Amino acid sequence: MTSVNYPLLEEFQAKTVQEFSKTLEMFGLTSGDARLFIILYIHPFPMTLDDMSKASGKSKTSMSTGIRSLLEQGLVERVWVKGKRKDFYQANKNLYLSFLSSFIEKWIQQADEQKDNLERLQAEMAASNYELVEEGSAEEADLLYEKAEEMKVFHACVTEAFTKILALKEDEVN
Amino acid sequence: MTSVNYPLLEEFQAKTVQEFSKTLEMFGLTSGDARLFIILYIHPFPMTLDDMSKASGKSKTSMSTGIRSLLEQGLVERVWVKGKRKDFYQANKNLYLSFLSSFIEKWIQQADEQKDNLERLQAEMAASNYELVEEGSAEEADLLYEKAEEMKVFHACVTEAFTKILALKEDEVN
DNA sequence: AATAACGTACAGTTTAAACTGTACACAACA
DNA sequence: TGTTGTGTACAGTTTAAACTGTACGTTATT
Repeated sequence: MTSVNYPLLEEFQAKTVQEFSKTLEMFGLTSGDARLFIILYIHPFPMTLDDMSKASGKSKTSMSTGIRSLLEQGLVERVWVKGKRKDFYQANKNLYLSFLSSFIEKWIQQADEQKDNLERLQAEMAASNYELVEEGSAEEADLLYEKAEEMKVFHACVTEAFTKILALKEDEVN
Repeated sequence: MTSVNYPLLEEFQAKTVQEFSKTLEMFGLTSGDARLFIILYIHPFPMTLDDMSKASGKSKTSMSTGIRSLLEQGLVERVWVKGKRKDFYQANKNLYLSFLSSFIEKWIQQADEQKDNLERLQAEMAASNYELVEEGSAEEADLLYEKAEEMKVFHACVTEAFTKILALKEDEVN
């Protein structure tokens, strides 16, 4: 364990966590998740919930929920250590690839989901055409319909650009 | 003005705002900013603070701070309407370009700023080398130093990928 | 010059997110 | 089978963000 007492080292570690977190927050991580990831990232070997709790000064419950969140985002992995009962976790080594793919994955999932919602909304509007005319808002409703169309194009553009980036980088690795 | 009373249209507008906002939040906008942007985006012509306040059901003060935030991010522009005293605002038409460049701009600025901070931190660590050895944490401090280096690489990678995307799309426009 | 209209600072409030501690379910070990 | 160790659900609390209303400075209009 790294635990004894290294005040100077710990000061530098704290500054590092503080600093790195800002970057990760740009990728949509909450401040808490970002901090937790960094703690794992700068630690030389896998940590348990208790280790993290101690290192972050937060409760073990926080670590549990935080780790789950990071796992779901594919930024952290569980590791088995023989002879130990506790779960160990470590941060993915390749920041670029894991953050980029995590981010892009989230985007695409969100875009897919929204595409359905938008089309459902458009269908609803089309179905209500008669009532909209009655109401005298048909013209503006058409504009709104068109906006949904624009939004779908937006999704397509972003998705295309993102997957292009990802493909580019995965090639580079090979 | 669009204001009279179009309950059905307004219902669709509300749903649209609700739905679109999610997408914008993926680009780091707060829920409030996202909603405000969408309100402007789906409105057929420029709006005043009072218009927005009415459309969103939020206070005028909220609109004022929200609009300022959107202006700073380059997502919205102020428009002059002759004969009117109030300020008018409209959303940038090209979602893709404005959000992408806003996002990337923010990223690059953040990365630049952090590069300085990291180098300052590294310098500090180098300067404290002797004390770190004394403390017995020199080895782990070296690892930490190395992490800062990795983070700088990460910044460089992301910045490169982002600017590439932006360039790609700006070409496409021409 | 006086009045009215407009946008924003600021202090206070509300709302939502993050965090904690206890209590419990489950698995490992004896 | 009982006992201890481990992760997580849940309710309650703390902390931070979003929002509001009043009050004020500024600019346009008369």
